[in-house]
Amino acid sequence: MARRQTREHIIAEADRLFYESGFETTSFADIAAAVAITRGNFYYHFKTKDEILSAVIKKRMADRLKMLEAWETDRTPSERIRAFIEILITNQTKIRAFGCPIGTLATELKKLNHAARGEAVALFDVFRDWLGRQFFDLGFKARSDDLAMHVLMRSQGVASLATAYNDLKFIQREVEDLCRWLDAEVQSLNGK
Amino acid sequence: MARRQTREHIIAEADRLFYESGFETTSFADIAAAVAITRGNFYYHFKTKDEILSAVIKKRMADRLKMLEAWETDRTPSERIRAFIEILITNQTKIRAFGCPIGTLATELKKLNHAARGEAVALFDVFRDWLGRQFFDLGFKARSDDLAMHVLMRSQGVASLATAYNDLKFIQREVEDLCRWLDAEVQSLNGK
DNA sequence: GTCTATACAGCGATAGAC
DNA sequence: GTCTATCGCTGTATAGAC
Repeated sequence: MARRQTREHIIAEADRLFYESGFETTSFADIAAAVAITRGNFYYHFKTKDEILSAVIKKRMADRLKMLEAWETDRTPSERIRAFIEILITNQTKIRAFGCPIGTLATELKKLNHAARGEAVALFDVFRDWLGRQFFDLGFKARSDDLAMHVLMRSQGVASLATAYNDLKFIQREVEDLCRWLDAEVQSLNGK
Repeated sequence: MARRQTREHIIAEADRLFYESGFETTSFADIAAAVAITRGNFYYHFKTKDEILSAVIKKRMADRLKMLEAWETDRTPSERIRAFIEILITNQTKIRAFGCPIGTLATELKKLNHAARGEAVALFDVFRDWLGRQFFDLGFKARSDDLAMHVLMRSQGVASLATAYNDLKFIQREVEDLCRWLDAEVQSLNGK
């Protein structure tokens, strides 16, 4: 297989395994088995485990930016925020099983005191900045970052409890509640 | 040292290390070093790592129940809920460094597919049931569990982002917002 | 670019002396 | 009740054949 393909295959499987089992738990052998190559070959592509981690974080960042970019056309800012909230529904099966890929990684790296913990937070920033821009465009000039953090906070909270209780109805209820909150905020802004 | 004392010392140090570094990362050697005993002696008290985990979860459960019981005297239900919300302020230093002890453990055990993952969720149930009882006593008969889950969800979300961003102002802002939400809910109930 | 072989540290766990 | 010694396994990582 070509160098590029094998490398991307490794990153994709590592991404999945880090999400489903955690970064520390996942061994080189696990990833090599998933890619169906030997451990020896593995080291041709990545010298250390931290190198794979960095590559996985970079891939996650690129994936999210691509998703957000796809929402830029034919959508109003509040429709975009709603699309973000509804990720909780779209990805509910995986979230109930493994939580939020970004939140759980950031927490794990923080506890490990891992050098890449800052890169994991940069993943949060992708959504924080994007959400902040949507709120800004809606007219919440001064409060745009606070509101972005609030939406991010609630999606993290829903993911956390959805994982613990594996409860779809809970997710649906909280998504509806968050959308109602959004409508009320927008209305109270325009009512002024 | 007496058997009982050493055992409780081990549980206390394991509790701290599991919280600060995670369950999997913490080795027998780490705990033994913290307690200042040898690994060999360690096994006199606990035969397997899962035994320590169970003991730690039991201790956490007892600690939380004791805290909630102390709030039972001289407090109205809404004052009790407020006391729960303000844990985020009281424990802000540790939460910013390591997240919520219950949420992060539940998430980790779920990813490890660990046999004790259900016991970790039982820790959530302590707060869920207790919050539900407070809301029920306030008069939210049918919605009491939903509201308990909502408060739990938001405290999880705040803890998650507070850990990522190490941001005290964010915690204070969201605690105030959650208290305002509580007041509004109580008022709209009594207004009916 | 992929493989085998191997080094070495640390893990959970056990046996037995004191 | 605490210790030393040791086992078997798995982890990351390296060297070198093909």
